[in-house]
Amino acid sequence: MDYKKTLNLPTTKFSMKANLLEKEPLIQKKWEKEALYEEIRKARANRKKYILHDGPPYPTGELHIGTGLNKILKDFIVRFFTMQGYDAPYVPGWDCHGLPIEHRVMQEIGDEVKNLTKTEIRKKCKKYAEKFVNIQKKQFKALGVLGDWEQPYLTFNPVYEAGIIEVFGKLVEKGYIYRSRKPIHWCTRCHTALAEAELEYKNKTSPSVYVNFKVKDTLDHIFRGTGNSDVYLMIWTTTPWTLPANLAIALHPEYDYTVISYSHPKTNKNEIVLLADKRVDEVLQSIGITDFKKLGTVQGSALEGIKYHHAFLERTGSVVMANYVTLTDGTGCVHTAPGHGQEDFLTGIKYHLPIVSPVNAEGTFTNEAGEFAGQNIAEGNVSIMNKLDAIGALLQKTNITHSYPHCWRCKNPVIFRATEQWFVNLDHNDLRHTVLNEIKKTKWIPSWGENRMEKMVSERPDWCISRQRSWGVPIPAFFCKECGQEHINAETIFFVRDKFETEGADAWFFKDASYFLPPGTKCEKCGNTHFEKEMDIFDVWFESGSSHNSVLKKRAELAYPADLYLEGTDQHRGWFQLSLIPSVGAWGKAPFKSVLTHGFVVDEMGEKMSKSIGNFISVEDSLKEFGADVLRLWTSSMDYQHDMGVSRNLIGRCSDAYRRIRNTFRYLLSNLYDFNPDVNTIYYEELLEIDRWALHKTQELIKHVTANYETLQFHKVFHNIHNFCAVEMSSFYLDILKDRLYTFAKNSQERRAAQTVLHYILLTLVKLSAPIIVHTAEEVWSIIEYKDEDLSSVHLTTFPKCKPAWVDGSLNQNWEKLIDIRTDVAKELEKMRTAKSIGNSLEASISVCTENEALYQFLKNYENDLPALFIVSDVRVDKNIGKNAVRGELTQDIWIECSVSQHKKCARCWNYRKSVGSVENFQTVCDRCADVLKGLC
RNA sequence: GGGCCUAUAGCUCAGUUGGUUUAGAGCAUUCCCCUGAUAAGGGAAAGGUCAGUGGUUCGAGUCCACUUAGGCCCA
Repeated sequence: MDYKKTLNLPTTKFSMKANLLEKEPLIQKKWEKEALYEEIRKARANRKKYILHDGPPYPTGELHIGTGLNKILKDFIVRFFTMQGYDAPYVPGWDCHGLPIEHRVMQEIGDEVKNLTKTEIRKKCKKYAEKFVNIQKKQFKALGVLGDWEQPYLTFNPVYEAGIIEVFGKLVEKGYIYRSRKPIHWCTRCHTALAEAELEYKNKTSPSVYVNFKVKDTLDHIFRGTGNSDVYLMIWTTTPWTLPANLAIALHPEYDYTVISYSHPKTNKNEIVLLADKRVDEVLQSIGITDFKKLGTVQGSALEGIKYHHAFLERTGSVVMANYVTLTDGTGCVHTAPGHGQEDFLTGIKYHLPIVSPVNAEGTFTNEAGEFAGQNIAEGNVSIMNKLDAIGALLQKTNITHSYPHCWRCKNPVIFRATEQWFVNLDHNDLRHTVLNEIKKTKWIPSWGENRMEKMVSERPDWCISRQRSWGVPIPAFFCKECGQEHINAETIFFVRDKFETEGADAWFFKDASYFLPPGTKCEKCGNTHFEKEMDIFDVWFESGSSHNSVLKKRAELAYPADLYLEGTDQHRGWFQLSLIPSVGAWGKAPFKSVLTHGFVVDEMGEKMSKSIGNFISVEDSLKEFGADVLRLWTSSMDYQHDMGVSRNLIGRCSDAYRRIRNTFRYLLSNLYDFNPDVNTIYYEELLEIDRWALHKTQELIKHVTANYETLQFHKVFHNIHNFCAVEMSSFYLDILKDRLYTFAKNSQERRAAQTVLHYILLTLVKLSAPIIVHTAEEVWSIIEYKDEDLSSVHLTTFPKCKPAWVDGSLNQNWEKLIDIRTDVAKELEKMRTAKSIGNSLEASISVCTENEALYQFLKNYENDLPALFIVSDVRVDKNIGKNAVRGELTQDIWIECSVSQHKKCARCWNYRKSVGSVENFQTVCDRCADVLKGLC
């Protein structure tokens, strides 16, 4: 007879194959239809808030896997706090203005750009940004990220723009904003000032020249023996085009400087030059001078104030002191052009030098450059070198390859050029210290973030917030048409804010200045009433840095400051810092209570990911290949504090882990097909001990998982859940349970006890894993027939709480001992299998022997449970150690003897039992099965 | 060149304030079993100079220094 039909075999419609690519979109559609996000908001109304504020990505191009990973991490947090009962709204955002978009649009337009007005360019930029916001939004949603996708924050929304202006107004009101000529990185192709963040350092080949400047008077009073001879100061530069702006030569006050007599390699004239003593040999050698004489040495500080003639202009320069002068290259005499370098500029301020910058926005020399006017920098480089050569001031001309800043968009080398810019003064009103203080008050995860942040802020220069571009929010300043006086104050700025709030910043580009000025505005200098608008726009960082005002403060569901900002570690200098400064400047406090940073995505070899190397992975591709839940599980599996290795191969490995978890769910579901908890639940006290052990382990799981979510250690959550499924469940509890679930009478207390526990574990596990594998958890939830919470989505439920009554440490200790013995038994069974004595472990009969009285009593207590535990047909506990017994490895007081069972195999439960054949009419089954079968008749 | 960070089996992670004879899990690998979770399930085995070197210590994966490789930020 085929007894298979009499068994309670598992059955479920929860498929083994995930089919994520097909199912996930359907589940997402269901959430959208049922307005899950809104439902959660309703359910959590008036609960304590937890605000994770989204850092806005740029809507350009395809999404990098790192960007997807960032959003997934955010989603884990939002979902966990939601399931802990918090009201955790999540408003995603996009950083829609800025050079990256404008640049791409410009590329698309090509030469036509000359015929377009700013308004027309802005329209195209907006269209571009909107397009990619939609593309990216779709992908974020496809990742299963839950949020207010219907109303994200976009930095070009009028309300957002007004919020930026408001922050600026506050900063102006408090005196943090000033305008000044200052050398800044300038891209001559994009016609814009560039922030540090917009620079890329790459190798560039530049001319390398040594140039002599003649000292005005003799130096006999310093260097005895030079008499009436001319003395030259020798400088080295890689930017000859900046020589027209030379105003000083910087020496280090503490280094030694030497005068050398040599024969000029080209003119053959005898000359005397001055340079740093430690540089003499190398410099003269590279120029090709072997024959020279040292005439004397003094410390740099003795040379301060010496005047010299500019090499080719009618100008007198002077020797200045600077600590940044090094002896690693050059001559120790540093060409100083305050209009063309940051350090030069600071030296210029110190010595009250004018800021000369005879180069216009296109990179062409102005009239200030005399005979070179009209030439561009590249041409200027050549003609200046020719000129120097002609007058005998050029000693050497070679090429050098060095690291040089390039524009991050057009990839061309940038220049340093002094222009009028707007700045945030970090030192006014002690702003820097207030910011540093706020950094101290913030919780940084990992903790070294604080140190890093502090260093950056304490060392950073004033923030240049102006850009000469079209795609952004205009700086609301005015200039008197009559006298040019700048007009900027809180009153006019807030007037502009109100205009922007209703009309958007676009209006600035086609409406007259008078429209944005309160009636009756007069120039404070000349009293004139006609103004023109500033046409510079804000640095995009100022826009995203204002999100605390435009989003956190303006949206009713959010709160300021936020509980958490979460971005990659590059944002320490980026969004974190540039949100902190405006927030502290305008409102006196940090916009966040804590900041979490994650590492970067690298490839399998730990190398940086880039499109050119070919190891780039996009969100779209990985979604298509693996599905969201595998990607999410993979995201959870890594410790995000380090860099994270990504490749198809590595993500693929995670699908194995996914399958294990999925099959555990499947097994739990399939064995509950006939279980109704209202009717069939068995009380805790009446459960078998192993069932209570399983509940104990589940309590531990709840405790650990919750603690690890709370401390944002998702990789530990992953290991908790995965190990629970693989170790405690699949390979132990569930395996042992098969006999009880399949062969016992359907409604027997033993089987119902197992089901009671499985049902509880299923509900627990589906909730604990819901923040990570959002779709799979939902699918499981939809199939669970009897839920403990009558809710349409698992994402509306709350986390299970650990039940102290079910925590039983001493029971667990006993079972740990038993599990060790089980492992030893398994080793013996394996030997029998290798010897081909048995196949299925049920073919074996086991004796566990010990001379240890306490252990003997312990085992004797469990004697009836041991066959099930070992999954063998019968177990005898004995004091006498048989001659074939083998000592246990984990439990050394135990000897194990395996033998092939001498009984017959029960045709129904496959156990080898003495009772097989003993029951009348049921000759091929054991007595236990016979009873069950009788019950079925 | 500077600041910050990282380095434990092929992969993902544990490894408490330095302290137990053989550095732990899980996955992947190899071999075996099962065929009543079946494109599943079970068992066993193998796998590590704890990046390297030097130091502190009775004792170092753990503390210190340097080196190497890599990452982020800056110059």
